[in-house]
Amino acid sequence: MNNTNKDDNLENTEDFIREIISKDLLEGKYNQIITRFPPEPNGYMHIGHAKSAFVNFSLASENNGKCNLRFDDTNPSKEEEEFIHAFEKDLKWLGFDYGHKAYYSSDYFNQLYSYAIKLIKLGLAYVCDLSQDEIREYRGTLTSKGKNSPFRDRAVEENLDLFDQMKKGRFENGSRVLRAKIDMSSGNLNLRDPVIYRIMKIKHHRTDYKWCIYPTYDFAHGQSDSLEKITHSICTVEFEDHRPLYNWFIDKLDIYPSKQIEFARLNLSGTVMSKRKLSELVVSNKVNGWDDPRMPTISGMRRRGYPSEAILDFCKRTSITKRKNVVDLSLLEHCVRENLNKSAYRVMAVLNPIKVVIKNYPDDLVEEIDALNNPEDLSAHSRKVPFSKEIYIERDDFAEIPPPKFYRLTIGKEVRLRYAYIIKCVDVIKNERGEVIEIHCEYDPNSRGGKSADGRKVKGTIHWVSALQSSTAEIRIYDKLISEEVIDENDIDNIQLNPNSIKVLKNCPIEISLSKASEEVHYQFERLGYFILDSKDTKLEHLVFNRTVSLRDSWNKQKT
RNA sequence: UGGGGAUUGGUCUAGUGGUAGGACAACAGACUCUGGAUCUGUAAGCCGAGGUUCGAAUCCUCGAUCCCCAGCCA
Repeated sequence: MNNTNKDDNLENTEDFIREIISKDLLEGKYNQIITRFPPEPNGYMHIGHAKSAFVNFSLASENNGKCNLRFDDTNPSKEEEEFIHAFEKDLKWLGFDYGHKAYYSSDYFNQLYSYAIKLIKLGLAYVCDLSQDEIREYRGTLTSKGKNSPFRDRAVEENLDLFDQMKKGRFENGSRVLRAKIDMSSGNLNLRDPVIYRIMKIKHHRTDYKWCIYPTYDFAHGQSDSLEKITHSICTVEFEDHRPLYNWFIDKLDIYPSKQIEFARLNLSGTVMSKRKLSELVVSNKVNGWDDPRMPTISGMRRRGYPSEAILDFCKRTSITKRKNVVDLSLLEHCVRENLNKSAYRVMAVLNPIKVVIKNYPDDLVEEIDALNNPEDLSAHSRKVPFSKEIYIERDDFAEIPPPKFYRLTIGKEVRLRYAYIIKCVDVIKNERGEVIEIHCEYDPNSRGGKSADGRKVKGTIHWVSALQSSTAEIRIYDKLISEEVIDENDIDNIQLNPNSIKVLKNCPIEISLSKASEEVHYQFERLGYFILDSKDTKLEHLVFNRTVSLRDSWNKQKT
């Protein structure tokens, strides 16, 4: 294959799951494939879910199949409606079409119950009176076999009666369970008579108080797939050794055989993907809610300013394999920058201002300077930016003693004010501590628009905001949430948060046009990065911008 | 002598017996009214040891390392 297009590699290779599906389709095993995206509604959707959703929805759409959204709500003690709505909102925002309705495992509680009865009648399930601790002891360990429960050989009639009483709420929580009768000596712990129903007398968000018993995930998931005629059930590798159990249920119950295929979950550097940890961050107020812009949640990323197309692009680029992986955050940021570079409106704002006075500029003159809204997209036209005698520039853009290769403002040297004039620094004012507090310059009146009349080259161009004809905003700068390079998710309690994950800058000068900024629009603050209005904390009189991602900065790198 | 999975540059990934390729990151340069974008180039890899073969990342054998499983979580 001649690689003329650099993306050929991405477009033309089939991952192992697509290979399996292509083969199945070729052999005529299915008329149509059906996949499913099965989140548990016990937290907000994060980028790992997005990857999984992307895999399932694109597998379906590529093959003219369909993909069901199904909430795995078999444990009412952990699940909430708030999370369901959040998932639906995020899914829609990402552009995944799950049809007009969502499915729920709880819709199958009746069916699941009759499956349990069927197993009991087949002599393949029994009510066990062992305590939780005893069940654990009887189960054995990773290296030693388990032993049979003393209740394993109860008569079918007795099991039926006991299970019925469990259902009717005659027993206390945890006093009895229903177990599948498989093999206590199996090397696979999932096959050592797994619990399939437990007593839980609590309210379920959809079935209310109807049930006193709830199926375990293992007894619900595979059968739910089967009931929906899911052809390919894609899940993560930690469920690999549950597959024999699901296949046992399919076999004994004689139901539709969905095929489970496992792939490795996505991990991202600089953050955690564990639902437990994310939830802990929220509950302990270490972050400001699930949609905190530092969170790897979809709502957090949306608020941070990550476009949905960039997130989808990222999901596509990370591909599907079974290897353990930690994808570098820089890949996600690359996708975000690539997308925003084409679409973001350019404006000027100053994060750390220092005043510049242009001595030879008329005192009361205010000129309207033409500035391009997007050099990458000329159809975005241009706007007027007011220019006057006093302006703010970035403190970093001036140096009294310039380091080597410093293209910016320094005493006696020229620099260009973007779209405006060429200025030369003639003097500085210092405070009593010797710090520069004001810069005095002269401008070249013949350089309006930024071009010198005599053709002399000016290497540096810096951004600026007119001191009076401007507005201010609070600007929030984010960094990775987790500072440790090596994250041991098992040692979840010792993960260190990055103390600099958020930095708040107040009263930043912003160009006047931004006082009418829209929440829908992505902006590039020239030379600084991409920003978006914070959707929660912005008030009419108090604008708050989130930095989505910085621009690549080869100067900053050079210095450090 | 528990079971299951995995191992290709720093990171992610392609490869299916015939020149190890791509992306991100890094580095160097060109260009530039954003030290942005764009373009060009550089460095960097098959877990190890044997074997089969004209030829092995790929097949075989043995070994190493890492991950998952002992919830009435999912």
